[in-house]
Amino acid sequence: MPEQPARAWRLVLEHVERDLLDGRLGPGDRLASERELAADLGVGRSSVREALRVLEVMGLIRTSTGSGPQSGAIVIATPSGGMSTLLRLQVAARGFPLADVVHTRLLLEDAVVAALASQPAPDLATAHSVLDAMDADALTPDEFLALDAQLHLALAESSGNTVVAAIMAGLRTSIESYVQQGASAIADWDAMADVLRAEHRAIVEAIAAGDAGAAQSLVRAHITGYYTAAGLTRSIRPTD
Amino acid sequence: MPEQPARAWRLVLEHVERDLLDGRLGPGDRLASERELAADLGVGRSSVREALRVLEVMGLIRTSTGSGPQSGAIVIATPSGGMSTLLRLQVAARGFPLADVVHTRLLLEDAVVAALASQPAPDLATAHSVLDAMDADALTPDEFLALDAQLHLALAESSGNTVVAAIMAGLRTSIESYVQQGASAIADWDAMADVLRAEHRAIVEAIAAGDAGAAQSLVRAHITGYYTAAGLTRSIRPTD
DNA sequence: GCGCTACTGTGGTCAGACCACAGCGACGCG
DNA sequence: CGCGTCGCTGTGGTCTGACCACAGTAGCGC
Repeated sequence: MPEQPARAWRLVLEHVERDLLDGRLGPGDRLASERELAADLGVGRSSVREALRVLEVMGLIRTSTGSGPQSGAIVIATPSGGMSTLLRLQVAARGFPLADVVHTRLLLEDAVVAALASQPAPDLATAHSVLDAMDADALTPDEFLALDAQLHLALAESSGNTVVAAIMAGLRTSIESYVQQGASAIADWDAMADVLRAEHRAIVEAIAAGDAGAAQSLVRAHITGYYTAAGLTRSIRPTD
Repeated sequence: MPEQPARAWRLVLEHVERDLLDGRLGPGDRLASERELAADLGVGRSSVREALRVLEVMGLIRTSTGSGPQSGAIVIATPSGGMSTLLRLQVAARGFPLADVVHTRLLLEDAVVAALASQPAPDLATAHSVLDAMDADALTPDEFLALDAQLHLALAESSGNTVVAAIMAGLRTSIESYVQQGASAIADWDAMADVLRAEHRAIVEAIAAGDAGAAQSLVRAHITGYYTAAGLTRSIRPTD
């Protein structure tokens, strides 16, 4: 293995990762201070900061100023944040075609409802409360879409797979702007909202009834239907 | 918009992201130099570096020293790198339970072989070459597992979905050390390797034959079989 | 005993300096 | 005139030192 000349910030990253793997660090724990880490590892404070910045964006730590037990860098491990940033940036940089993102979302959504429908008593409480919130009349498209995202995310989380839930959240975020643009392209938004409401109810009912096949077809039609109506299936132009 | 006190590095990140979204930057393009970015945005160079570091780890840019057209920060958009780092760190920080990672991999692998089997003429060239490479006798477990990873990744890439391929690569990386540990727990490795070889061939043949159902059952059995033999299922919550 | 203040340590940022590196051009030699 | 070498320039990589805002805390004064 031809090893690179050991960039300083990577040293810090690996040090923290090893502490995590070996159990010396876990969620809720506090990292050593930047100055201390720098001294311990023999690198400059700026290098430590670069590593911590990466960890922060990846959703691994939270930093706060001041003193006391809640200050400094604390391990939090909130996966969805980092996943969202990563996917959003990759889509922006044309690393991920929009079509692949949509396709992957379809795939995961499919698996989520199937898994939920196979559970003896899936937890649909949050899903139902979001459904009710969506019945309000005065919702703007953006508000409605935010609730829509909440609903799909709630289902993913109920399925019990945190990885799938995080990826779903990330995928959703990465195409958020496109979805919102698509909403304004829909002529009769109120009618579309009603259709979406009905589809949501039908999906949740199919899950509750334990009918995985029906739930899958419904969710598939639901998503592809919206994308077609919003005209997203052909537009791959980021420049508008 | 309740805006936070505008952290400088985030300013840089958003600036680059906007350039990407608006098409002013694309794969192969060169970013402005760190000093120039700092001057343009009115921030310190260290803040610029923190933002660039994030972009680098996320797989969006590649930096090199020196001068000339190939120096500086260049947009590359290689998704798998960032995905691997993110997933590996999240697993290390207990943000992602191992069971969920394995379950998600099963899910995606399932979808990949199904998609491939449904294609009229799937591209299995790289898969076949990897299969042949795996027939060598003198392979250590680590070498064999590396080829195994290559094979599964090749299938994912052949399915045409870059997002799925990147996530698969990341999932694989994040559990790499556990898989290697498991290999040493297997008594008769040569026998296991032969079983894996046969299973791989069967999966690829099912794909070539267009039998999606068979390919799915085979790949499912293949993965769960290995994890069971490697004793990983004990530390993993039984999925489904 | 209570309240206020100053101190301490934290991350956040900036400025400046130096290094290694790679390209490119100008200079000098044959 | 041709060609090779040397130095200049601009790049990222790193370190140092210096401030700032902030939050908790200890100690001081009342």
